[in-house]
Amino acid sequence: MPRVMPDDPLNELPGYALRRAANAMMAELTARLVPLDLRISDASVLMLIAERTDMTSSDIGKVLDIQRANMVPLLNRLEAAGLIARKPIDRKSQAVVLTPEGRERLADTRAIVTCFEDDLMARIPDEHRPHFLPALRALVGQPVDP
Amino acid sequence: MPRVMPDDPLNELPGYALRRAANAMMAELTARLVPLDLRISDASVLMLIAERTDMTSSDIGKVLDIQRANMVPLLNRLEAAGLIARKPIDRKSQAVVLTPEGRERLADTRAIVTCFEDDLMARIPDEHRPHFLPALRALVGQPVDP
DNA sequence: TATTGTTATACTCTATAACTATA
DNA sequence: TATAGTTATAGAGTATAACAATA
Repeated sequence: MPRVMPDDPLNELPGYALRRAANAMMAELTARLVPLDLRISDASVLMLIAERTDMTSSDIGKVLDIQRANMVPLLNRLEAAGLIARKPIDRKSQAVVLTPEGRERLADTRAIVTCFEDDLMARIPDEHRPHFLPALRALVGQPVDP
Repeated sequence: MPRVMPDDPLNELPGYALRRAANAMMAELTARLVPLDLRISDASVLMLIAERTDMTSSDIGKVLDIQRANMVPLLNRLEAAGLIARKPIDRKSQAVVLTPEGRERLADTRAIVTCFEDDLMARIPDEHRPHFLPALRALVGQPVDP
């Protein structure tokens, strides 16, 4: 993680600054989640299934942009940790649900994430702050094609 | 029966939106650099050493936030591709310099990167655009500590 | 036919520890 | 002593192909 940033001529490039900012912030969040023994993707899944019921593994992957195949080890870890359970919807699909222990861990997760988000926004000067999320959402909204 | 796919409730979180935006944009840039047979890190190195003379491998790593150890295969690839050469500074350090072929590839790289950056900024609505780079730089400037 | 869950695999990026040769 | 370059390695994240069972 960058503690100091030497003067970098590439810093005028928004795309480069975007990458650096995201890397720095995600490293920071990753570190803050270590005490909960959760990765960022784990936390995302817990927070998502808490607000959307009857989400299957495929559903979660579509929303969070995680490949179906990569959901398997992720959910297996959360299940092994006792945080989620699989509840059959039909003979093909399973809903991913929080266990009581998962709900407790979610509360801690939310506290950490909220604090992280607040700290992140606090680092942005007042006049730029309200424009940050709208700008990011404009980027994710549609792909940039040549 | 198809279940409905709700919007992502995590999109209200700036940190999450930052991660999604960076992932999407970096995937886009990666794809655009494929014709040049360069990765984003490769392009960054070429652009950096073009503006800073006598950069050692360690210097480049410090500026671009790449571990010393990870610079080795990166520079080896660029050298094998004939784009850079190593020029001894003393018996311990080597400057990384562009070859003539490297300078040609750099020109193509700059064209692609400039187009990419323009397209990226164009996706952001006018009223938010001037705030984007300053916000990002505020995030990279100092670490967010609890 | 299309989708779900899964296995296997591979490639990239990143992080750390340790070694050597030299400053 | 500290730094430059390197080797080896391991952990993540990500991507694709393929398969069986079911919708």
